[in-house]
Amino acid sequence: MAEPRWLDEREMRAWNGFLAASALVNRRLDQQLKDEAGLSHPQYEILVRLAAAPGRELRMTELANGLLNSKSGLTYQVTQMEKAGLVRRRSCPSDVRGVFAVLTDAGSAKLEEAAPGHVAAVREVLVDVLTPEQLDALAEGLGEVGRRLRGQGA
Amino acid sequence: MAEPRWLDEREMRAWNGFLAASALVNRRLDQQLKDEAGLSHPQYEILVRLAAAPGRELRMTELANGLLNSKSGLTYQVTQMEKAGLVRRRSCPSDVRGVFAVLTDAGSAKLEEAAPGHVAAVREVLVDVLTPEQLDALAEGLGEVGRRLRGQGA
DNA sequence: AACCGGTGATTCAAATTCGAACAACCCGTG
DNA sequence: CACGGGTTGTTCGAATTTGAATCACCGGTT
Repeated sequence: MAEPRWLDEREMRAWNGFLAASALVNRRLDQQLKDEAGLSHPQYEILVRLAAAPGRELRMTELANGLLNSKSGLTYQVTQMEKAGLVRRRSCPSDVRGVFAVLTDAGSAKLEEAAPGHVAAVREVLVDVLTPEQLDALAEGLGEVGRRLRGQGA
Repeated sequence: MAEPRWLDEREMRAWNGFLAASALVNRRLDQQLKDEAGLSHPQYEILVRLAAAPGRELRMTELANGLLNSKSGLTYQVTQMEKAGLVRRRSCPSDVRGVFAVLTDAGSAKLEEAAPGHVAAVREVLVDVLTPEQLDALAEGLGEVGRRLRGQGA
């Protein structure tokens, strides 16, 4: 542990690039969503996941595990979105503790309104900047990174 | 704008992978740094940049532009780190408004203490997970992504 | 020398985040 | 049926982030 393997030139460039791109892309998309649709990036993610879920509803824990923040963070965001009418809470019949977050029609409409601009922004800042080979490398490499972190963390 | 080019399978995988990895890696490293060295990730970044700067000092604005948060966010972090003795403020002789953030000996020592564990974590979650080809693709692809966002944003 | 647009850093309030603590509840076991 | 460990979602307080507003100042112009 006293003398670790430092990062060589190539590794350093990859790491710095990842770090910078991560911060810049996230900030840019946050801003784009807020300007065009009045949504934060976390909120947009919630809408996407609910829209893709069967019955357009998910348990709070599933939603939080998907990819977000902590459970308490989700509680906060869902409360905000409920005030805005984008989602609704429904208690689970088979488990009194359980709560479903349900996508409302307004939430669905908001998503359809926001999606085109968001996709265009994703293309502009990331997807259309990369070559097909780089896209594959990202998908495979970072896919594996994500899988490991999910596995360990759980 | 009505019907944009949606993401195809490959693009979607790359995008989702990037998004997930970005969130998971950042969270993991934040935690690792906090546990092992009592530093937040932004604070660690500040130490690194100051250590690499000539004279171990940088103007606040340069530091903020480097890659971080907003200027006000930097003011906050530098204040915290100053309380902890890791950095010191020095006013610029040629411009009364200007402020240098200077790395102290304690800050330098803290960085040397934290770096090995941090590098090991970076290897574990990202660098050692990727093949050399994937590392190159990351460096080139995301490097370009970062360059464009910096250029536009400025 | 007074003026003026622009710059550097801080302050402020508001929003968001997290982790720990909490209360209520599920279920398999004795 | 009562018990105890593990789950579920929320609440709470503390830390952090952001953008707008602010204050003080630089430098070139008149």
